[in-house]
This record gives sequence, C-alpha cells and structure tokens, in this order.
Amino acid sequence: MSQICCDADEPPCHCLATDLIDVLGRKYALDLVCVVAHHEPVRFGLLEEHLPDASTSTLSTRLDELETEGLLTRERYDEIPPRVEYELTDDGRELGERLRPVLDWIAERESNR
Amino acid sequence: MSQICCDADEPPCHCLATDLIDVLGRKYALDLVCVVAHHEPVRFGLLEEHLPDASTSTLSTRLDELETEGLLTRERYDEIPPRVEYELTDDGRELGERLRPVLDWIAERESNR
DNA sequence: CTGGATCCTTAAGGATACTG
DNA sequence: CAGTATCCTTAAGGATCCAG
Repeated sequence: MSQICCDADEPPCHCLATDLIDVLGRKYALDLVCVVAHHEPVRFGLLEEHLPDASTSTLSTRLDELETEGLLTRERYDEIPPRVEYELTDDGRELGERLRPVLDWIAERESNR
Repeated sequence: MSQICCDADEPPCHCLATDLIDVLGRKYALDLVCVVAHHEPVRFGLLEEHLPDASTSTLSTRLDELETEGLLTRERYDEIPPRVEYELTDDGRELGERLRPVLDWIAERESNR
C-alpha cells in the first residue's frame, strides 16, 4: 500500500483525489471499459445492447469522459447511415488489465452467495 | 477479460451490476479501503483527518456500507470518551491487494502530467 | 470522541424528442 | 445510426446540531 497512502507518521495524503477515479466511479464507466475491451472495435448500438439499463445520454457522456481521460478513442466514419467505432487506447488496455483481477474477484465473490 | 464480459457471439452479459461495485463507486469508498488498509486499526477521527473533504455523515454512511459489504469491521470499546476502531476483513484485504496495481497505475499516470 | 438525525443543495442520471 | 438538447426526478452528499 506504500504508494497508495502515506506512512503512519506522515501527514495525511490525498493521493486518490484524481479526475480519473472520479470518472471511473460514475455509472457504467467500469462496464464500458470492460465491454469495449472485449468487443473492440465496437459501435455505439452494441454498447447500448450490452448496457440496456443505461440511457442513451448517460452512455454518451460517459464515453465522452472516458475519451477525455484518454482511455478510449472514437472513430467516426462518414457513411450513411453513420458509423462510429470505439476502441481502447494503450492506457485504456493497461487499465483494463489491471482492473481484471479486481473485477474477477468481485464476480467470483458474488457467485458464492 | 473472459470472466468479465460475454463472448462476441453471446447475448450481452451484465456481470458488473453488483452491490459491491455500486458501493465502491461512491465517494471516498476506495479511499477508505486504502486508508484503513494502511493504518488499521484506525479510529474514526484519523479517517477524518485523512479525508478532510468528506463530511462526517458521508464518512459514517460509507463505513456502514463497507461494513455491510463485509469489507471492514467496526470495533467499539466502551470507554469514555468512546473509542472505535476499524479494520479490514480478509475480504477487504484481498480487495485492497487487487486494487493496488490499479491505484498505483492511476497515481503514477497522474504524476506524469 | 463517535457518530445519528435533520434539512438542504446539487449534480448525476433517466425519458423523450429531434437531427445530421 | 449515433448521438445532442431539453427537461425532469432522484439520490448522493454537505452542513449543522445534538446525544451517548
């Protein structure tokens, strides 16, 4: 935990107050990282199918935020009808891999009930 | 990502919609897991010092939730003035360890700006 | 000291309609 | 198809005060 929090004799640190943590805490953010990781390149419509509880607008803003945070890219193809594809950036994949043990553990723990 | 999301040809999964993910997404939840992990057994007052932006009530409810989720324990000592100590459960420590690579990466990424 | 109770504010998210 | 714009609801969180 050394990098995560200060030592006992140090003044309190606030290392976790980052924009990224903030964004990842919002609804469907982790889900999006996960779904995109597994289906990239993935279109908006498929993301909606995977997250039917999320409203269009929420999904849209979350994707914006994740793009702003540099975790994924949005590629727009000028076709009719329009097509847009989302992919993870290298950072997004790195995060996804580090997230995996956490989410696996949570899923496994959930199934033991 | 196999455990986290369905295969491309399967119907969409919703494996991430768990109470735990929900709670961990709330404000200061990750911070608490981290601070408790590094300072346990830790008293309420010290948690407040570490998270000065969090209100007393938020901290309190978050601790309740984390206890309900089985991630930490609250030990009350009948003294005057009262003393309460928080510790992680085995599950809490397990989560903390799996969270570490994620948070380390975020912190490191943050510092490269 | 450790909160619980209360009240209040804000912002996150949902529903819907509309457009390039 | 892939959103954006708008409006609205709800719930999360903050501030404050009080109590064991």
